[in-house]
Amino acid sequence: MYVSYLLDKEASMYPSSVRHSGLNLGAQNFVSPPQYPDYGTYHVPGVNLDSATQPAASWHPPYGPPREEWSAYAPVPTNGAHSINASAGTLPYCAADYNPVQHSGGGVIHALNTSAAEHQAPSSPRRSYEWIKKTPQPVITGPGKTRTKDKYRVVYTDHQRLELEKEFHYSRYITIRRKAEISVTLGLTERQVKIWFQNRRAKERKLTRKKIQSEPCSVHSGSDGRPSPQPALEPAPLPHHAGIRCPSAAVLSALVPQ
DNA sequence: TTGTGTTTTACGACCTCC
DNA sequence: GGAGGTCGTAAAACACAA
Repeated sequence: MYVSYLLDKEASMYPSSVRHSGLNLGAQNFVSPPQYPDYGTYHVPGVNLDSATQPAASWHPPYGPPREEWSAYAPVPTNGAHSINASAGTLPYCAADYNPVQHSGGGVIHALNTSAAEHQAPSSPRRSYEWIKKTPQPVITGPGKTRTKDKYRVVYTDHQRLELEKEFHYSRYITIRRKAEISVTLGLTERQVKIWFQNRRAKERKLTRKKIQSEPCSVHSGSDGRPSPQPALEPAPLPHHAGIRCPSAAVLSALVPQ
């Protein structure tokens, strides 16, 4: 389901051929949903969630279903040894090496080896091997390197974006732990992952504002005259899991559309 | 081919929290 | 003080109409 969610969503988000709207990101490219045991230990200051965990359950529309549904796209890899072509280097990977404890949320692990193959079957002949050129390299802004002089912006691969989207879909705030894992498996720096999430949240807020503007009627009345449930346009409850700082109440109040 | 608008990375400023 | 949050913005990458 989630892939279709992404494709539906990303069809507009990544409509270009570079973004491979026709890319074969089919079910076979995705793996079992991560278990995310670390997400079960969210901490909400002032609220004891130790007894009432709300990991994926806290995720509600419009952000779609939790990751459990990704299992539909998660066949077990059949070949034992994989090479994690995470764009920024090849990391040898063997299924036997995979440690579910180490990679507690490792939804990205298995799929990595598929990225190259995905991109090798471009729907658009004119970009047959563009994925090679678009291999993301960590931006090293050394001394004297300016934004205008040198290429300072890399384009993430579809696979990287998809995995980041999946992670974002699960939780809009990434834990330090998951950030470290993802940065390794996707060949990005932790800073890049962090900034990607920041930008992604900004994008979502922007879309939310757009939505609200296009739906000026704040009270949706049903046929019985009672207000119908509001679509959850406002940000989902902030996860206060360990390692994540959340904006203050003042900041949040400014974020929530009036 | 080119001009234009949109999206995507990346950063700086500023703020809050620990 | 450091880390990470938002906001605003720069600039590359891209789509698409003319």
